[in-house]
Amino acid sequence: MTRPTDSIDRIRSFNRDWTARMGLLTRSYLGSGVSLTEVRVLHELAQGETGARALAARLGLDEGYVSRILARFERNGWIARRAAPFDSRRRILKLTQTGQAVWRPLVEKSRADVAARLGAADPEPVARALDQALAQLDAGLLPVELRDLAPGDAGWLIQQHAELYAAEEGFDHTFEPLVAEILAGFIRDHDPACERAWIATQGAERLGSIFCVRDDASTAKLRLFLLVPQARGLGLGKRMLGECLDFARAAGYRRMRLWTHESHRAACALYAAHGFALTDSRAVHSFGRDLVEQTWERALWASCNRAARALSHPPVPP
Amino acid sequence: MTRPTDSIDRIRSFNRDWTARMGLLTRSYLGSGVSLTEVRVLHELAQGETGARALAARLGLDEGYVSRILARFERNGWIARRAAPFDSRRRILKLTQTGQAVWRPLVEKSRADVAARLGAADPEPVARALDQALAQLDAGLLPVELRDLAPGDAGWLIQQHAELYAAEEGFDHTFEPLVAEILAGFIRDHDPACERAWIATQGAERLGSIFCVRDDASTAKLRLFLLVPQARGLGLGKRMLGECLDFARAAGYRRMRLWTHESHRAACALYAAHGFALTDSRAVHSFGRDLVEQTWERALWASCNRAARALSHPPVPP
DNA sequence: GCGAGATACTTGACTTTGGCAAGTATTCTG
DNA sequence: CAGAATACTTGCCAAAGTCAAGTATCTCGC
Repeated sequence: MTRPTDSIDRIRSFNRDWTARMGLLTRSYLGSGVSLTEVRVLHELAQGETGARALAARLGLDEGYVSRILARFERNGWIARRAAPFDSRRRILKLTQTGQAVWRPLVEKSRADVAARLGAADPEPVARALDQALAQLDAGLLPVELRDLAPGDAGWLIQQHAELYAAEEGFDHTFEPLVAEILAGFIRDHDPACERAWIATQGAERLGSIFCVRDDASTAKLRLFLLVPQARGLGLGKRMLGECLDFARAAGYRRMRLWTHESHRAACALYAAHGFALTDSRAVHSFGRDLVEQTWERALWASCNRAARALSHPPVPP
Repeated sequence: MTRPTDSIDRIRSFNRDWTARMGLLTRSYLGSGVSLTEVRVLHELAQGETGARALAARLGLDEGYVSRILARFERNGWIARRAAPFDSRRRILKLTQTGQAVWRPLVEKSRADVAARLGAADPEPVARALDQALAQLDAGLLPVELRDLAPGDAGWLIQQHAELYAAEEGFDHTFEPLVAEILAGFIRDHDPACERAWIATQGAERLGSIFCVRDDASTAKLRLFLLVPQARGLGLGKRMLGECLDFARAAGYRRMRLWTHESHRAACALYAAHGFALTDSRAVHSFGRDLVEQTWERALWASCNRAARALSHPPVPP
């Protein structure tokens, strides 16, 4: 079966596929006489003491149904119910020794079942991918942060540049070593007083990068400005560029320069919106492609901060 | 809730969490009067024509139950059943126009529901992580391959070296640029006749690397030998080392040399098992750590291939 | 070419699951 | 302190699902 391309459909497809493979929709749980719902209730009980209402709400079950399940559990001696001292409507639920003795082998059975269903697959990468999925689910909530370079960032950046430019622009294998050397040189020799790199992250995920390096005493150079495709169009590029400009101003540069290629329409638009102007343009043959290399520049006088900000939305584009 | 560390437990935890978040355990599907099971049956029917038995088997449902569901669907005019021409026990099931008209809005409803449950999260990275999980589930079946360097490999390798050595050996930030320059130099200047690199892959996943480069006319040097932690202990290192030795022999080298650190116990054992002998050892301070750097060497005479192979399991370790 | 067994599906009888609504006892709130 | 809200229980019921036995057909070995 071919997998759909739309991400929502891929998630729906995953839901069908995964539940089937993991046997998540079977009624009787592992043939142990305990139903899936009862197992879920037991799991909640094993997490610690609760009330029936909270338990039902957490599992999305009917309170009446839960009440009956709990009555049965109590008859079996699996749980003890005692009135809450502070509120005698509530009854605090707790797994008894017997209950735990029922629960533990179920956990083991479940573990064995999952392991069996994984078959020959290594559980660790599967677990990592699933963790990643859950993390991504919450990632919308996580803040996007700009941080300094850490070990692994340079390698990630080199890989991203190589893969993105190969896919989007058809660059050949000569591009990757160039990026590698730029980064090696930066890490080894950069002057923290006037040169800096930022990695944009959301949780553990890296979203992009921007570098500010010294071109000459009064000129900063913007380099290695990259956003992964899924992080584009969210205003992150603007934020990174702003950060970089602020740093350059604070470091005492009088202007900022950057090189790019004509084909980077979105980036060029962003540069223009931030007050950069095209100062040079020449056709070259690099990385196995015919390209139009561009130089952009803008002034950085600290006193003009406000004016520069106003330029963010230039009234009349040239 | 803290997530467990064991990978099987993380998968079990994911199953609980995901089914709850996606509402996969609710009985009535999206409040549409169609049960989850009926939706699953409809999905199977929408995939194309089948028989009742195959359908029940695929969904893990009781045949009697499916029979009744299908009878109901036929009463509703959602499906048509006709006898199979080649086997009149079987009845071929097919969604009618009416059935499709029922199915399509359900798909839309499901898509909207999934989108709603994702909330603020970007569906694409979630979908990618889930795809990855399914791929990993089948990855055990995929062969491990050794291939030449491709764009992105160098960056990946630099990142892996930086992160692994930072985590396992406490190397500082000076290590990454060194690896980056080695790789940049290799890609730019290597002589394919006597130098080569391999990346071990399983599907789209990269598992490790090994490089054979020229030290002098008669000496090959082994470099950048790396296996990601989850690919260790599977005999892959041995296979890569064998490939590298074969290449070095074919390229006409008379001996192979390598540098490593004393702390790499597993790698050193592998080298010893492949006929390498320690020829030099000296204490150094590199990458922010006190290390014992080692040089290992072995002969490569082509005529001794067999003898060398026999050495793979040396009878008397020194 | 025929009978034993397998296959594809159906039917009857049943249990389990779980939702709804009305109940009781208690606590909170104005 | 009355009325609303909360925590839980109970009665009633329908839907969901299981099990076993049934019918019609096919397959395979002799």
